[in-house]
Amino acid sequence: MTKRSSSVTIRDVARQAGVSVATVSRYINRNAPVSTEVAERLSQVMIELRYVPHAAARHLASRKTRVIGLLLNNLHNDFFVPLLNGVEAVVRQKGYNLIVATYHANSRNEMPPPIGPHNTDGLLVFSDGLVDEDLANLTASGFPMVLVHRTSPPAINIPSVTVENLEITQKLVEHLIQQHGKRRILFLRGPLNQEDSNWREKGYKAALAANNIPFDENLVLNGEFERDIAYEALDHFLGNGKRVAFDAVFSGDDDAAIGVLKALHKHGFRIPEDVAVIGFDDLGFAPFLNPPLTTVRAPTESVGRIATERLFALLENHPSEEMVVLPTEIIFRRSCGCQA
Amino acid sequence: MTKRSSSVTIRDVARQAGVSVATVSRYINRNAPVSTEVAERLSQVMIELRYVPHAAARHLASRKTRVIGLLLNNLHNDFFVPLLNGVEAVVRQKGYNLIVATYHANSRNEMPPPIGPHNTDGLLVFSDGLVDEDLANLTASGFPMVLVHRTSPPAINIPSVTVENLEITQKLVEHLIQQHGKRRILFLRGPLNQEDSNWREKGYKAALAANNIPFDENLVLNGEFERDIAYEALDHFLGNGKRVAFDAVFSGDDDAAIGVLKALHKHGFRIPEDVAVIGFDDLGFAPFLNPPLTTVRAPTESVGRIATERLFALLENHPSEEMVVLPTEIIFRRSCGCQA
DNA sequence: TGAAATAATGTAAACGGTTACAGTAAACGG
DNA sequence: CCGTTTACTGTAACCGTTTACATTATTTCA
Repeated sequence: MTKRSSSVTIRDVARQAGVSVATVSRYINRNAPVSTEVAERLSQVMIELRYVPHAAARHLASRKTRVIGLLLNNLHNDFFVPLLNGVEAVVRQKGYNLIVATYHANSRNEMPPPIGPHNTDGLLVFSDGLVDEDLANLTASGFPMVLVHRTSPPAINIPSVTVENLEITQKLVEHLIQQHGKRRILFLRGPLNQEDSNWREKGYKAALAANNIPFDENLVLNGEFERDIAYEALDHFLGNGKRVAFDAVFSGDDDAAIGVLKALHKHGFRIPEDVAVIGFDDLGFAPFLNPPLTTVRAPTESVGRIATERLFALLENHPSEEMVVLPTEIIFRRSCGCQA
Repeated sequence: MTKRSSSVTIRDVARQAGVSVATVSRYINRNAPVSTEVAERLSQVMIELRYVPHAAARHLASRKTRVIGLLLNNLHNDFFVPLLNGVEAVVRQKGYNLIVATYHANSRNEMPPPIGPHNTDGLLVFSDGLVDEDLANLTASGFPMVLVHRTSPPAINIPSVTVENLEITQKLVEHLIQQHGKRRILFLRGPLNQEDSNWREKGYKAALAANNIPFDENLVLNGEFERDIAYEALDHFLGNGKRVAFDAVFSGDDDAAIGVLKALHKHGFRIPEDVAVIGFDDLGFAPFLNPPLTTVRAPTESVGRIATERLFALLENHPSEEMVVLPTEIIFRRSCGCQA
């Protein structure tokens, strides 16, 4: 009754049911036939004894953890809610567990990654904390990984799932230029070594170039795809005496857009009359911001789901497509100046 | 080189360094003195061999997983981002890992909880999937748990961390009544067996009672603290021919408030002129909704942090306060009719 | 009908660590 | 100066499973 549940072992079950531990194990894992009478008896006994297999022991013996890991830089973005949802749904359906851990490039000096082959069967890697060399080593050792919002280094082919950033960003910024006559567009870029961030920066520059607008690096701030950092950056920019003129802001992503709105409000800009604002991700709140946010709809939950499915395919030794780029679409709302 | 990294064992390290496995283990765990020369040699060898201790083996031998679990009903709410942040920060700082799993009351028939004594050292329980009896059994077996946004069943004393719901909700609803003259206030309640939800409902009713407004159950809908469900519920309510008159909506939480705004927009209501709206949580986007959302600021990240700290206190056998209720405060913005 | 396949089960050796126990050498204390 | 502590190390049992191998009884099939 008050006995520690963890102290009921497979041996107790075996003894109680009058069979060997091997038979119990086979019944549990259904990996070898067991007579129906024994099966029934075991099912009974296991309930009676409240037997739960000890995970670590299974892992050690079977070399499988039944855990997959999701490695993020941090959790400072509402973007991770749909991502987690997609991942968790698949993981649960497969009867696995999910470890969520954060680790970023700067963590590398201080400690090894918190998750890897020693405690998971495979990894979804969003984080930049695992550099190309790490990925190469892990891949060489046969460790299954899928990259998320990040693509494989050349030479090794790690499957990846991400979304289309470049073209859509160019289109979106060109919309600002061509439809709304904006020419001084502030860009809050994301983390430096994040691919989404880099593509969006390329898309931004491509739009300028295609419209003969010179790139002005004074118009680029570090938003880090984080609401608070974006706010600080823009607030500081706006409080600065030698303020550069601008007529629009591409905030990098929707979460940063909130910081952008906050800073613009504080400094008395009207949106979109004085300054147009655009985001990226189309998070749930985007349609209800003031004004409703023009942004790019990214299928983030699908990214999570598909990436996880691919990871399981790898675990089951099915080959997996190397690179999946999910389509994105622009959602026009009022913050860019449209009436929609 | 291409050798599976997992195949480097403590024995390889021991051999290479010319010591016994016991010494290596002691060095790794720093739980017994090791001579400085040996320590240096080991540190060298471990890097050279890229040795990483096999988690399952440690767990099995030490009876500690160095993993804690967070059990949620689901991940359908931006509320979980700050919560996860608080939890993850403490877990990481302690050198533990975090398993995030979902399990709810209806899951009980289909399967046992995905996390528990068999694969974690302790649990943060937000989910209602573990009923009082489960909690009692686990506690009896000495398994450390901390309840989050949920309080302990009587008789057993499980530490809990939650926020003040009742008084603040009553105050908030009374604000609607007394300052803005609202008397027909729609309430989107959360999940039936969720304590926040129940307290908020009590607070709502208390406010009505204190102001001599009869409770009308036609004004209570199920929002489930979920944006999409709240939207559907309200949309259906508004589309219904025999629509009941109302002049305000308490959406239960901020996430549901988004669904509420969506439904109200769709049906052409002006906020707050036609219908006032209030939320709960003060999620990051709340100040930038249209209109800015009057809501209750809940220290969700602190809840996560404190709950996790208490769980670690339990793991380290320090007694922990039984119940922590963090204070909340009303943030007045425009959606209730204030000009703030 | 006899050989070979299959079903059902058991025995015991891993899996890779931790730790109780034991032992040796050096330092300490009176 | 000798008994006692302390610092450091090693041996081997043990943690709770899985699984290779072995065994017996039953089918299958040419």
